[in-house]
Amino acid sequence: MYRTHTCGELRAKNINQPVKLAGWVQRVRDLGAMTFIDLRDRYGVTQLVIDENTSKDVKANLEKLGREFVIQAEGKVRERSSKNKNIPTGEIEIEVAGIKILSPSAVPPFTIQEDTDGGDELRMKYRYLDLRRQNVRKNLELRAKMAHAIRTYLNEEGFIETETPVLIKSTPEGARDFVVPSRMNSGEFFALPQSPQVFKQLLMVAGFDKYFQIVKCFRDEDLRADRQPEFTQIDCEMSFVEQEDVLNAFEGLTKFTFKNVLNVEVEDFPRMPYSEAIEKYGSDKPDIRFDMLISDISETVKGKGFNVFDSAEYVGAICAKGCAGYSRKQLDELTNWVKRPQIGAKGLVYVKYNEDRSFKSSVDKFYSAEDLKQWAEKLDAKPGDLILVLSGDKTKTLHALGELRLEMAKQLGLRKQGVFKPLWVVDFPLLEWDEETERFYAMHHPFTAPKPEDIKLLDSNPGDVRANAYDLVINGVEIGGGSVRIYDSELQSKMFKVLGFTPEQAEAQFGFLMNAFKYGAPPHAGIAFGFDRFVSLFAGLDSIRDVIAFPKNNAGRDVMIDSPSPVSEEQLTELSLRLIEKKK
RNA sequence: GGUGGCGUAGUUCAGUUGGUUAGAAUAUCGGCCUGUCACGCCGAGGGUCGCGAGUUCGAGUCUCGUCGUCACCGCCA
Repeated sequence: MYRTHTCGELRAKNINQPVKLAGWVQRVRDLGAMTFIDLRDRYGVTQLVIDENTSKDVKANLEKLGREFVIQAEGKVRERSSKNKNIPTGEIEIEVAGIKILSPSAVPPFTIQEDTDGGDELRMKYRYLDLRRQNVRKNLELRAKMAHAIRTYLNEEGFIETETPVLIKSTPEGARDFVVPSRMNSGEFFALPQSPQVFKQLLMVAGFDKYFQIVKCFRDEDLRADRQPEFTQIDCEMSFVEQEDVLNAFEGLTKFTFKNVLNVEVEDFPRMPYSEAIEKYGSDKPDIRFDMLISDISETVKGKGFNVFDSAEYVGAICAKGCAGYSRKQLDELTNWVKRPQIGAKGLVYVKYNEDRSFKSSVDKFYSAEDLKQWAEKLDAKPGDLILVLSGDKTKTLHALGELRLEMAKQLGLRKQGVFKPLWVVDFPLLEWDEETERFYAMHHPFTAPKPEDIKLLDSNPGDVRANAYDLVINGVEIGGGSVRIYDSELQSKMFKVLGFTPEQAEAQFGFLMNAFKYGAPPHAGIAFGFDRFVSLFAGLDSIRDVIAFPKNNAGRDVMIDSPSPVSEEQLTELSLRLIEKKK
């Protein structure tokens, strides 16, 4: 037996017990005649003491010890003469009778402690060392705890956990596929699933009724802090349900997870139509921890001779509470901030509603105090507030206002950690027009059902058709999304037609699904949560990398194992592949 | 595909208008130290300033290219 206890469990009640511990050397404090060693494992740190009473053999071993050596120590638990109140094992220490080096360690490239000196790049390369750090491991423990809670809930609700294939078929819709060549079928390829979408629908046709899976999905697109090429979804599908049934089931799951893992009670989730989210928050994933809603003030501001507003399609504003005291410099910085290419506003108009009820704006030349008072009323601004106005193309301006709203909230400390405000965004548009290819694309995916009352618009105004599609948004993060599916092969054919598929193309790509629908498909609907984002939200982190044991970097590389990497000529030949030089 | 930040000791960083031998902290190694727990004190070693080209009498510093990395835009049903 390597150990009788872990390094985190011994307490005063264990005093005088003989124990055996194993772990990593966190630090050696050599005081001359006596030496302290902090021994660390997953569970904590326990102090070992070597002093005048310790045998010579042990002392000889001591000289070889360095940080991160794996050792085994035998001895007796004793009370410390000077206790450490900062750690759970701080009342006791181990009077060492024997030390065995199980495995020596090279000097680690960074210190294994909470406030490590290692940068991101280095820690990623030595991820197995970074994972020894308590704060990193803690994130993965949270992840495991959440997965467990989710499985518990869904099992109790009668969902069947079912695995679906990873080697599937490439389809033209949606994200780029990761592609896998087939040796046995020369010249043909599998694709890795972007999600198990069609399989879960086939499981519904198979009568599984309630399916779920915590499953890896793959998308070959450029990455972000919250996007990895392989990521994990909590994937679900249900039969004989309407949208409300799915929302209620997964609102329940979300509340259960909050309660079980964080012991947080969240209120019932409001439902907000997509159109309202865009108009009031400038985003399809609004952060509703705070208000600062966007107001359309186009009608209020036009016709006073200010050409910028008069010629704009849309003029919108937000009201930043208590910011009337912003300095010229701060306002200039905000102006530059909205003019950055990523935001893309042309400029920023401000109105200070001063404490003495007077107004000071960047457009005083065009608007009287009476005019500005009207703006203030429209925005429900009070003395001391600052009104920020953007104008231009409606879609772009709303987006910019949405970003400005988040930035102001950040400056004002309104995006509070530990406060969770989930909501359902519903009634998404079914289709999205793409300027480049001049065709409609499914906003969610091609199996999403239109709202029954909007089906008649499919031919005349496809862009106005709303879908029975929904997103779960928490604190401005899209946690999950799903839809009611089409289960009628005729409506499905119609969808493919609107999306520009010929019947032959539709048959080749999705024939198996439409075929399946011919044999009695139940009405069904589903949803998928981005598990990595869900965990990072719980952990209070912006990057999902910190909740993944072995993540990829910004460029989609694993810097630890150095992948992707070239393969041999032999492998290529076996797969009937030849490489072509990439043009510079 | 695009925009921007960063790249200097094992590590995290500083390095002035371009100017003598590139610094600090920490880590490492050696010495001293009987109650430390970020131990303390003394000392030592440690640098292709990412790489390449250019400007200059002179480049860590300026310019261009390139590689790496991070953030964002496009993209991600």
